Amino acid sequence: MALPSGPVTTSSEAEAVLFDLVDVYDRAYEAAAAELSLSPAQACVLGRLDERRGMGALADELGCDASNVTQIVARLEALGLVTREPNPQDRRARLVARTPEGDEINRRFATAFTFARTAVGRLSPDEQDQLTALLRKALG
Amino acid sequence: MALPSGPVTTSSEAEAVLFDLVDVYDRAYEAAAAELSLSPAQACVLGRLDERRGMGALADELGCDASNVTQIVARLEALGLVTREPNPQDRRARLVARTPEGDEINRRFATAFTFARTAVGRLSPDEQDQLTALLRKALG
DNA sequence: AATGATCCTTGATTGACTCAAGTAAACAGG
DNA sequence: CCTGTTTACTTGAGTCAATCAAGGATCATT
Repeated sequence: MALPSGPVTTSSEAEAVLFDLVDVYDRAYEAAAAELSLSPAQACVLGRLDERRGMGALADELGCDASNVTQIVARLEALGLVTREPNPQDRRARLVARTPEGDEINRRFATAFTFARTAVGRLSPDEQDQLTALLRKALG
Repeated sequence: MALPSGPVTTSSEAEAVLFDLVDVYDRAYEAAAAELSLSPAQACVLGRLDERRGMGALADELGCDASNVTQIVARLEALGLVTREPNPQDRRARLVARTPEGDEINRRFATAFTFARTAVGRLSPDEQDQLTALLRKALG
């Protein structure tokens, strides 16, 4: 998403700040991906391949259609960032894994996406704990 | 974006909760839009038309290309949710405004998008202030 | 008037996303 | 074993968001 999620008129300040946070986070994520010529979706999938896994597992985790994953992985494969190996245990299934190039790009993405790190870093350890607790509570 | 923004391996718990928040927020926004058969982008634009404004102003605010706004507004217009009136002061420009139907849909969207409201509502007023202060500090 | 900037649209392209179908292999039950 | 069903994934068609390049119209300046 490039366009921001909100605001419908926010009633409280906390809501407004929440919206700001989401907006800035999303934009930073997108920008970091763009630095590596990846789409956000590609960066997302690449980041979830610390261990090799099947297409279905990815789709479940991402909460999207399997055919969507097929496409994104196909593009990552074309870029040489992942491989789709046959699964010896189940010949219907494919195991997706990052290539060394994929590892490198993923590492660089993690470096480029500084937003969360920076934001949290502006807080003292105590404040970080408070924030964690508050957000956990807010998330229900 | 339907796919989540993250996680690249999060180093701190605060970062992980931040990611969760963004993910849940984005999904809730998308779901609320979907309830009204709107795309997130359409809901976003509709929500920013409390006052009529020009296409360029929208594009600036949304941080995207003017031609992107043209498309989204065209679809909203086709749905009867906005109008594109000529600007009497400047005949190059168009003034986009919500129709009464647009107002109604926007109101319903605001009702359907409960996430931020609910999340903040789980906190006491004091906690809401703390959260606001912490997020402001984290945003820098 | 002529020039140049501004506002917006059009057209072309890419990618994400979804749904409906389809293939192939695993996995029953008889 | 077959046979029918489920599972894992791919393909194809279609929509929408997004960006870029190019163009038309209007404004603004000189």
